[in-house]
Amino acid sequence: MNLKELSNILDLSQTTVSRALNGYPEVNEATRRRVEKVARENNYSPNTRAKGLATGRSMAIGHVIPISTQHEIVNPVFADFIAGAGEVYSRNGYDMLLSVVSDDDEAGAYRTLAAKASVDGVIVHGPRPNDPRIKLLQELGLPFVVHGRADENKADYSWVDVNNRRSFQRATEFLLDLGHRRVALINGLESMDFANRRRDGFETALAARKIVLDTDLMVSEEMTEDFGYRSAIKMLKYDVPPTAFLVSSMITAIGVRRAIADTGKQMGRDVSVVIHDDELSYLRNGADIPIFTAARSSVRQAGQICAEMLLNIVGQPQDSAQHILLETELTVGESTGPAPTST
Amino acid sequence: MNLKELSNILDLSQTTVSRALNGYPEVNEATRRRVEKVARENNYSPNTRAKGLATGRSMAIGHVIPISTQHEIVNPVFADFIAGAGEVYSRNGYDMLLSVVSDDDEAGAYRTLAAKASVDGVIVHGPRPNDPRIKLLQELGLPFVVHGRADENKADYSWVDVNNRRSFQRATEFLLDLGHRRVALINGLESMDFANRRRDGFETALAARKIVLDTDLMVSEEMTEDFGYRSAIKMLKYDVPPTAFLVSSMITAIGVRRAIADTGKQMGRDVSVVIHDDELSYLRNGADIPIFTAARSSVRQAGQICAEMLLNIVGQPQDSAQHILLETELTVGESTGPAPTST
DNA sequence: GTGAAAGCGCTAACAT
DNA sequence: ATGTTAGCGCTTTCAC
Repeated sequence: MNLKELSNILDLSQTTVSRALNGYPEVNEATRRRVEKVARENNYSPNTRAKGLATGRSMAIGHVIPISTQHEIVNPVFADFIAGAGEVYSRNGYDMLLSVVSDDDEAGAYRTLAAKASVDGVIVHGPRPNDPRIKLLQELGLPFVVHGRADENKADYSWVDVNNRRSFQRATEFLLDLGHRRVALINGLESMDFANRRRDGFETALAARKIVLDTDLMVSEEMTEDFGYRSAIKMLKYDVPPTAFLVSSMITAIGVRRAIADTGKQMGRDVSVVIHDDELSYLRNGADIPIFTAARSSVRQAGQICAEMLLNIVGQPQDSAQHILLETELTVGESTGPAPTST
Repeated sequence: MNLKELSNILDLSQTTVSRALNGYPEVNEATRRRVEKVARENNYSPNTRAKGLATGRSMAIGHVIPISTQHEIVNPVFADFIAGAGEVYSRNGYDMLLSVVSDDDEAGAYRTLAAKASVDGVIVHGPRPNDPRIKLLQELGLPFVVHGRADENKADYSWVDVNNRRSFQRATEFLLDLGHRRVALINGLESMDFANRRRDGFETALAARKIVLDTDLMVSEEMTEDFGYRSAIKMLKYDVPPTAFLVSSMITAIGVRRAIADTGKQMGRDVSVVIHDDELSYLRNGADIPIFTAARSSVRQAGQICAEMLLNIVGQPQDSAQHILLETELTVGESTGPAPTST
């Protein structure tokens, strides 16, 4: 069913039908109701491409998903982020276009997206300082919102980020409050902005308690499960091993959990610290080794916020950039009681 | 840069330029080379929507991702599947359209996709017996490939599936070979086709060894982490607890691992049984409790195969359905040695 | 081998 | 309040 057929049935011009369906004020209310009714009965939806061609807008938002050329990893954070964003898109009649590309060709993907005019805007994930993608998108004139943050001081574009620094500071403080003195940080690649901020929060918390930083307890790499396993195994063999772990990703944390189990230690019940793009979940059991592990809950919210922001920009182009900093919630469950055995 | 501008630069008609770029045989080779060169220099890509409108094809494939209304779960399997499929799409110049909808409105999503003609085909995930979506898509005339299988005997459509039954049968045999006699099955919802097949394989393996089925060691629910945790905790408290777990999903397995750790048991090194849409990874340490846990590796391959199959169908509509059954690989790592303590 | 013109399904000026 | 017409950027007859 297309517009022509529909307007024939209705014995009206395509124009009137189109206007009625798109809520133009000049059409007679009775006519509009009649049009809407018949359209519904005939299950009419305007052809996306025709509409897009006529309006110059695609009603689609692009997400470029880089696949690491080195690991077989797809960041599972994407799944939840996309779920959140996707919800917002559908609600607003937008489509979501996913471009899966090898991570050495992200730029090409954006260029293509712009040249083929297949999307009205894009979301940029995991920005690095002076990220070339941002410059490229500005040149291409493709509207975008950044999920994460870099160059915040001079950012002439919109971003949404969580307060990573505060999150990790508070998580660390929480562990210190429980009596831990040797807390390990298993962090992401420090070329990523968020990993830097997290380390900063960690160090700040330790410094405030006058605890000397032990660099043997700090590692930073691409966040694979294996990385978590290797790092934790190594640290647990120290003469004075860590009594708690702060881990930057859920996947990596699984590795840490395995390491703890393998070395015959125990893990236990959960306590959560929710941050936007990870949920830290604190595991302890009796007096054994707790770890903060990243999970997948509130990423979704970040997806929603990014999407709303972008649709807003795409809808009525803004001249000023907006920045949203999501604060974290520290949700502490029941098993916060006893202090660790070792100190 | 659009066709008109490009053809002006070249001092050719739009027709010739279009033909040159689309590989029509009648254009002069010299002309073609010149056109291609200038097009490249000017970074020309045909406008997706205009091309689609003219050809009647959208060069896009849709994936409908249902978000559970009950749990906050996004099946992480999607992430990997989509990575695999996405790769194939890009390679063939197709876009991937994601529709995130609440799981009580999948039908609506397909209807809309068809009515708006926004995609050339779709992939259907997790079919149930007599799945209404399949009938709907056939009515709508929207080409599709099913990932998973139901109604296989009378399936007049194409599907790609793994041999779930065999996988679980072999995984069970593997555990039995190690000396286990009480193996627990933590399975997915049995309204899902694959969960049925998995249970079947499990039961077959036990029956072959004349081991009496203990229904207290078999549970089946939506595959959340919490479900794994609760089930395992409960079973580990039995007078004669299971000595091994066979778990149907990676997420659920995380819960099982936690439960094992919480009850003071040990887990250990990995051994893998690879099945297409999960990777079973067998954990054991010394003589302690092994679990088979689903991970995320070869789902990607399934995504690729589904995508290739669909593009094939979309490219030159077939009249006969194809069925692909992926066999599993049993990859057993190093720590297969000792038998368990308890029997 | 190349070009002119029609048309894909829709929206948006421009009438009336 | 409704209709006529042009045009979005491309492909595809049909002529030459």
